[in-house]
Amino acid sequence: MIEIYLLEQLAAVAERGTLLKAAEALYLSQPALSRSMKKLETQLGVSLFDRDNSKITLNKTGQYAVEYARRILELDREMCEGVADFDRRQRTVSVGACAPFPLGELTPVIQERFVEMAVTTELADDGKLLSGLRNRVYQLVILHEMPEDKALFFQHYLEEKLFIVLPKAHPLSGRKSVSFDDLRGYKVLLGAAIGFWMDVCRRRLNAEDLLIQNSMEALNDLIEASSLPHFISDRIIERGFLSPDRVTIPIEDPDAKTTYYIACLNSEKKKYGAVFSAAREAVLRNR
Amino acid sequence: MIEIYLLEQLAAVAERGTLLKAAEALYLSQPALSRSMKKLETQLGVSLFDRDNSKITLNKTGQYAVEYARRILELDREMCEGVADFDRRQRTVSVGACAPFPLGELTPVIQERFVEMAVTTELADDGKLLSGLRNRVYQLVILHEMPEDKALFFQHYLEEKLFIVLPKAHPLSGRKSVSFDDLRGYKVLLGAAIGFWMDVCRRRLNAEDLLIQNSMEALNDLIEASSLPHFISDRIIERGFLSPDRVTIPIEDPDAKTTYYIACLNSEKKKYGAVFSAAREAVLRNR
DNA sequence: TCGGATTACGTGCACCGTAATGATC
DNA sequence: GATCATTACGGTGCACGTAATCCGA
Repeated sequence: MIEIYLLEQLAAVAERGTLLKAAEALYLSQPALSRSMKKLETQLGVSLFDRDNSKITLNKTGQYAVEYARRILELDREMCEGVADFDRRQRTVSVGACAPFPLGELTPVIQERFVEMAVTTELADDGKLLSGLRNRVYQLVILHEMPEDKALFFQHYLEEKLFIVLPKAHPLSGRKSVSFDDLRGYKVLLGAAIGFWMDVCRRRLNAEDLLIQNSMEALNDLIEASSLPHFISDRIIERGFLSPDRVTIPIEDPDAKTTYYIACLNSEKKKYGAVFSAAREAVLRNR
Repeated sequence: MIEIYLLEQLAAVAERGTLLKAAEALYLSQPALSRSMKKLETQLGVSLFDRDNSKITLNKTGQYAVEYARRILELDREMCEGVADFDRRQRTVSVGACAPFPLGELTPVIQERFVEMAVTTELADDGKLLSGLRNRVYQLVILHEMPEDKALFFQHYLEEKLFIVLPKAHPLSGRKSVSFDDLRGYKVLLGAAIGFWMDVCRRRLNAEDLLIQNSMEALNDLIEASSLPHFISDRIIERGFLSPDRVTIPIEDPDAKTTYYIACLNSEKKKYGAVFSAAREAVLRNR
């Protein structure tokens, strides 16, 4: 068998043209390279170079061998990275979600069950979540629609309902409830990382009225400092996030209410089943 | 970079299940293998085995690594054989022909021009010859029809004409010429290695009348010992192979006369051009 | 007690570098 | 006298083997 180091040296010689240049690149002496190339030739039982006593050049067979060498080296490199990557993936649970709230709820539940593992989380749309699940990019996903794929195991997770927070002086502040159509024409503050809610807002409101903030801090500062409306959900309200000098009004459209589902591959149901039930229990406990 | 010997050892461990068995198979001590596997793990930066203090088993990552190892080893093996094979092909000229006579003529011409190379010859039908030329199985071929492929370079080589040799007592022995139809019903001796002539005989004569001899000696012995008809060609007659106590009669069908062409790839015209003209010259000189 | 893995230690070979030589421009 | 390959010789790292230890059936 031909060892990798010989192939590396061959590839270097092929790339640099001379033993000297290749030796420099490999931090090796010319004699060492010279010997290696000879060794390679004896091991393969062929001559790879035309030797002109002061110049070696790859012959046809040599060029052919270099192609193999490159392929083997590439595969070897790929192995080093691939195995490390695989190992890392073995030790991480990737969770994708269509919205931040249920993701925030689920993460600690997972971390609790898989103490020794890393948990990575990501927001994405339902299409990417589903394909990611199939490609093993995600092990668990949170969707806002029931998946129809028979290869997936899923479970109802929780509901979330959207409210609008208005200053008391706002024209709509007296209403028992409002619709997205009522809100049209009013500027509204919202964060960028709100998952599929962004699609709802874009669909139901005017694009130019959406004051999207990339950072959570900027958003909170603006909410504090301005009298602009912003959204909030029942789940956040339950946590006690209510400002006393504003009114919080439910949004009546069906769009403003959603149901989340947790899903994983059927084949991994056994592994993540405990997470599913623990997640449900956590929801009930936190009420 | 991971060296091949480590991958070989990994593959052996994967195959045999224990270090001990693998070590025996590799003619190596267990400690050596134990160290190698540890080394592999440190080099890859992952653990490949579950160590149960008295038993090691590949973990998921280990199994994944083994897949890579097998692929790399396979490629390495393939290189060893592939390069040697390529080298051999560099040093051989393969000639395919549809008939033995022109092949016998051409071979010495090639050998003369490519002294340091091996010449291998083979009989095959025109279809195989043409595909073999494209696949580099043959460098030169002798056809009995003009090739239409534009990627091929070809040249008229020589003609060959078939005669029938009959004992003087044969009913047809008085004829100036005969046709295949005249010969139908008479047994006839012929060699197996006559290329496309065999197709002609099968097409124009009855299968049960063809007494095909695999060895040239058997054929000659039978010709000597029997009074059965056999074929001969003008080219052989020119060489003086005529038996005094038999009559040699030309076969009048167009099928009994053929024209041979030498062909090679256009891209190798330069390399074999000299062979083409030398072959023609040799034909003229031998008249 | 045996099968199987690991640790400890000494050894030899294979690969390396330095120096010298050869060859070509 | 550059540039580049090869030969000769001496050094060393590292992969190996032997011996000893540990652990579980």
